[in-house]
Formats: sequence, C-alpha cells, structure tokens
Amino acid sequence: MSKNMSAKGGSASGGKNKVRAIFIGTPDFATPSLKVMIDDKQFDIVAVVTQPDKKVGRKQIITPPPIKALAEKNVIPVLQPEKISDIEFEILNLKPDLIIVIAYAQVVPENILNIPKYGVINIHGSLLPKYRGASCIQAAILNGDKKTGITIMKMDKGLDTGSILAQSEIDILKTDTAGSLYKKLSELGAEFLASTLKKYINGKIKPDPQDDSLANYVGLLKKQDGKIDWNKTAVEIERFICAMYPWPGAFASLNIKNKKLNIKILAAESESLSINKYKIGELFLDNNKLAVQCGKDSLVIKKLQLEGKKEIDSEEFLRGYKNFVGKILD
RNA sequence: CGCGGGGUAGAGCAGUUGGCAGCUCGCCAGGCCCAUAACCUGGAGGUCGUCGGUUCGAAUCCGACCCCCGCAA
Repeated sequence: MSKNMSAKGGSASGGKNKVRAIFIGTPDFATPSLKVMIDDKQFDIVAVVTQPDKKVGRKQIITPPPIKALAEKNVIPVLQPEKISDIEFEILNLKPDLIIVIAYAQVVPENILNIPKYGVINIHGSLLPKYRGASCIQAAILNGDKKTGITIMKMDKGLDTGSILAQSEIDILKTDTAGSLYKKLSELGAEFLASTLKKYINGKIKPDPQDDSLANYVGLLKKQDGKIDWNKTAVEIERFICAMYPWPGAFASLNIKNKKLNIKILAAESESLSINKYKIGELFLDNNKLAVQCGKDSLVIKKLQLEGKKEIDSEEFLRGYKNFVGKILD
C-alpha cells in the first residue's frame, strides 16, 4: 500500500498544497541542496535565511553569501539577520511547514526549532554520531577513515544530536582532500534531501535517535591548526595535508636569512624508507624528488607554496631553490 | 589608506657599493650510444611589470601606477 502512496507523488498528507519551507544556509556547501529544493514542485521555498554580506579577500570587498545569489536569481525573499533569533517573528509569520538548515554557521535556538510542524531538518557532513561539530569532513580524513558520508537529521537543541532520518556513505579516496569531499558531500546531500523529506513528511521514516555513547566532537579549525608536526609518521602527515586542504592549509616554517618563512605543503605522498637517516624535518632529495624526513618514513612533496609566491610543483621549486635541500623544517 | 612578500628568456630563480643580463630546467640543431628521460657540443629565445625622474650610463637610485601572492578578516 505504501507503493500507491508514492506513485501518487506522496502527497497524502499535504493534499494539493505544497510544503512551505524556509531554507537556511550560507556557503557553497548548501547551494546544491537549495537548487534541488527550488526545482522540486512539491516544495515552496517561501524565504531564504543567510548570513549578512561580509567583507572578503585582501581588498575587503563586500560579498554576498553564495546562497543569497541563488535565492535572488529565483526571486525568493532573502533575510540576513545578524542573529537568527532577531527574526523569530518573521519566521513565525511565514508559517513554514518545514525549515531546512545547511551550514548556516549559527546555532538555531529552540524557539525556532519548534515553529514548523515537520521540524527543522539539517544535513551534516559526517556519519553521525561520529564527528559532531564543525570540522567533520576534515576529521574523517585525518583519522584515516575509509568512508564518510552525510546525515540528514531532525535538529534538536543539542549540537548535531538530532534523530537521524537518512544517511548516505561515500568512499574516501587516497586523493581526496577536505575540499574535494566538501564538494562531493554537498552534492550527495542534495541528492538525498528532497526524497528523504518526502518520505519523512509522509510518515514513512521514523527519526532514529543517535547512540550518544558512540558520539565524538570535532571543533572549528584555526589557522594555526595547519602547522605540520614532522614527528608524526609520513602516512599521518599525508592525511593531515589532505585534511587541511584548501583551508587552513598545512604548513611548515623555515629559518632563512634570519627570517621565518612559512611554507605551505599543498600535496605530498608518503614513501617508506629502508633507513631513516635524516633529521626529522630535513629536506632531502630522494630520486631527484623533494622529500622530508618524518618521524617515520618520508614525505615526497608534490606541490608547495612559499609566502608571497604562487603555488608550484616541487620540480619547478627545485630549479630555483636548490639550496633549500638540507635545510630543516620546523 | 589593515600588515607584508613579489613581477628579470617558455618554467622556477640569481643578480641593488649603478658599468656588456646570468643559473637550473625546458625548447631547437648536431654528436655519442644497441638504446635513453643519461652524457657531450652548438643554438634560438629578454622592450628586466608600466610610465616618468636623476645620471655619461639604471634590472639596480627616486616618484606614480598596474598586476600576482602570503597574513589578517
């Protein structure tokens, strides 16, 4: 009998009326999902809430969040409060049946969570209850997980503690970085969002509470968190570099001509050594390739960037900076 | 006027007590070799970011501007 319901478009509970939804989100991560929701005839996005326009870049140009541009293109009203609680009244007046929150960068207070009858739905970039918190994508790479994924959940007042509606897994490839996974997961989330919401609204999904005993939290990354610890093994550092790419970027520092120079390592590959004969952090040539001695084994550097310089391949780097070989990275 | 680094051959860099523009790699030609991304010989390729100033003479000193990048946000 459930087959009949879905064949009719799953509109048993909503009749001919569309589901009134408010979409809350800010960065690129949320745009594929917003696009899907706009295109789906069964939902009516009555408003989009996003962060205020912020100054961006060296020139400090005031730039609207990506979500705002997409909303305006589709003639959807945009709200940009400093704090979401400032617009509680407006949200109430919009009479949403559903609110979707994706990467908004603010905690949604309980008052607002209680407004829509279907609750507030969130997409999180990990397989909850693993990696609750801000740097969930990076954490999966850092820990060497084989898989990660997205979780669609019904938000409650805790941080990423809501009951789960659906999850979808994805393999973490050796070549994946936080940047590449970010993109894949944002698309994966969008792919499952509309169908999951429909099933949920039609009562075909019962939210499944998380097992808190398996939960762990990962905090927001800071620039300084990108500093490489060369005492770790090459394999760990390789994962670290992928996890920190593109932000905050994995870097090492080097004293050169009495100045401290930061070097970003953008891509590298671990390589096992038969003898670990160099000092930890020392740059050396291995088969004419630039490598660094780690706590165990070595890391062959593929791509790097000096302060004030563009990113370059290590082969090009060596042509101009031959004298860096033998120096020790801090 | 947020702080800082930089623009020199196709690529990455050196060259600032002003005095013929260099290195590594790549490219082209030839040579060696069973052979080669190895080696040897020769060669092409630059208005030294732009404009102006100082000077007998500026990549180098002075001024203005353009562009790239790191930090901070």
